[in-house]
Amino acid sequence: MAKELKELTPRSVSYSQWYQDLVIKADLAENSAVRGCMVIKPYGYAIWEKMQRQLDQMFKDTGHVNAYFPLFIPKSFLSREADHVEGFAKECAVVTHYRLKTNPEGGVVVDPAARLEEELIVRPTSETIIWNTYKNWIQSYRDLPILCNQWANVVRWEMRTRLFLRTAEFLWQEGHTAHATREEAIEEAQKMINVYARFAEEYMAVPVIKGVKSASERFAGAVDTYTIEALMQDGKALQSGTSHFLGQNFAKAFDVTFVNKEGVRELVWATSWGVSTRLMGALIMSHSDDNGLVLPPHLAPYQVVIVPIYKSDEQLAQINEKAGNIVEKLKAMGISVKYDNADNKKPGWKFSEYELKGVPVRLAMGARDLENNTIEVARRDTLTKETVSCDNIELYVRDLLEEIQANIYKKALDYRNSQIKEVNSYDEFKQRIDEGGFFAAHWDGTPETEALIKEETKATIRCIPLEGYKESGKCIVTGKPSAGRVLIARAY
RNA sequence: CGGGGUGUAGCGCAGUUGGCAGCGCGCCACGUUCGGGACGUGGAGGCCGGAAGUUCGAGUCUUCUCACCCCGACCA
Repeated sequence: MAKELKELTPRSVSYSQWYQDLVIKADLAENSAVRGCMVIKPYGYAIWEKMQRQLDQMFKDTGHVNAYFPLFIPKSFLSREADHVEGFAKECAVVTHYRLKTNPEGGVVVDPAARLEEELIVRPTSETIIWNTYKNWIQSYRDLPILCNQWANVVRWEMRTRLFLRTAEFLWQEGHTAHATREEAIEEAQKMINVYARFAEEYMAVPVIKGVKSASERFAGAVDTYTIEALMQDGKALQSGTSHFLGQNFAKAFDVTFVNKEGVRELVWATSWGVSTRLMGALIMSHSDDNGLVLPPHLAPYQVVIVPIYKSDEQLAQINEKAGNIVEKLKAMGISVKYDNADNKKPGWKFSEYELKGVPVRLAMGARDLENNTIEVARRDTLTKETVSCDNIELYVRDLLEEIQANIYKKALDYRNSQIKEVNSYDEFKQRIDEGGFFAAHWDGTPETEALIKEETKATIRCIPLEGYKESGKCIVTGKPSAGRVLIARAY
């Protein structure tokens, strides 16, 4: 009965069921009493906090500061930018009243007398409220650039939700910057997509492709949307972060101008960029297996867990002392470690549990090890075990963590690279789309062709890659000239 | 918004032609165990999603409702 207790649906049976099972069983999140909204549980939140801490540092290292803007946006703000309202109007939560009253028949009802003069929208994103604010902050070129980020929750009333991948409320950060020149704003948008790509690859161990979105996949209100696209184990793409060059669209909508060095009034240039708790989904789906979560050491809440194996209190006391020593040494090196000597669970149970939770390195110490001055080291990524000396174990573990980090990245990268397929005809593309993966193909650049591909294959142009694929050719659908290949895939 | 499903113990579920509301896990107590999810004995735990109806009698039948989940169209 041992392994069945995990009750994880194998990936081969149903990838989406596996994902759901894993999120629940690994204690990352659960569905809440509110439709489409999740509860992020402590273990899942610990991973998010690690992501946040690292990203926040990277934002600060690139000159940004944090601020906070309101949850509510006056309805009129949203309609100032035509494309923007078009993009978000269908999925907004609207606040219409500000008071309840007790119901004579029990409970409470909305007080009809307390209707708001102007409805408030729960932010689906904050461009409008922020640019309305920036108007007051900017008069001169000396006030620029403004490089603000905020960590916040936003609400998009999605019809169908999936834990972390798409929830009605989600956590994210949104950077909103204001610049004096077009060039500077474009540079900022590109800088931030590079920050995201570096974070994904170095911390999440998720390889991503940087690119530009086609017009129809672009953020509502943007001139250009830069994206990082990751590939999940089932061959579907996941947009993992976006950075937008907004041009002067929001400056126009909110009348944000500055006086330049020559004394001439100009519209301000803008960017916005964000990543969300969706990254959790990317992290989970990129590395995990049928035994549970596999976490990259750089983001694992516990990088190491130590499990004592003992038959008597006396033995436990000896192990406690020796393991305690190792814990101190690991902590001194900045490694997060959990020593689990809880006596209400057996070692086998703990092994299975930490495997499910993706702890990168597990150390086990028992009577044999006490005698031999050894310890058993098990790595989550390969599920291999070996017994090593306790001498300098902390150095061994430190190196092993880096090796695991590199290994899971390489594994994900090899897989991703194996799933990029060049296709040169629409027939070939249609035949192979069910295989999954990225298809590198020529496209004539028109929305009509893009819409046709989506209609007929449910695949979308994920991005026009920033690097590589620049040779010219002929569109696989229309045969018209194309300047370079784009990546097409089915996506989450 | 279309299609499918599920609501019974903390969780996962069973409950036959309508007749004492059950099983597994978990939980509590005690003991034996402990190198890959241990076992024994005892124990606690329920408005059967909600409302109305049929009936001597409803978890079960009828009607109405509410909620959630899954698959599609829309999206980070």
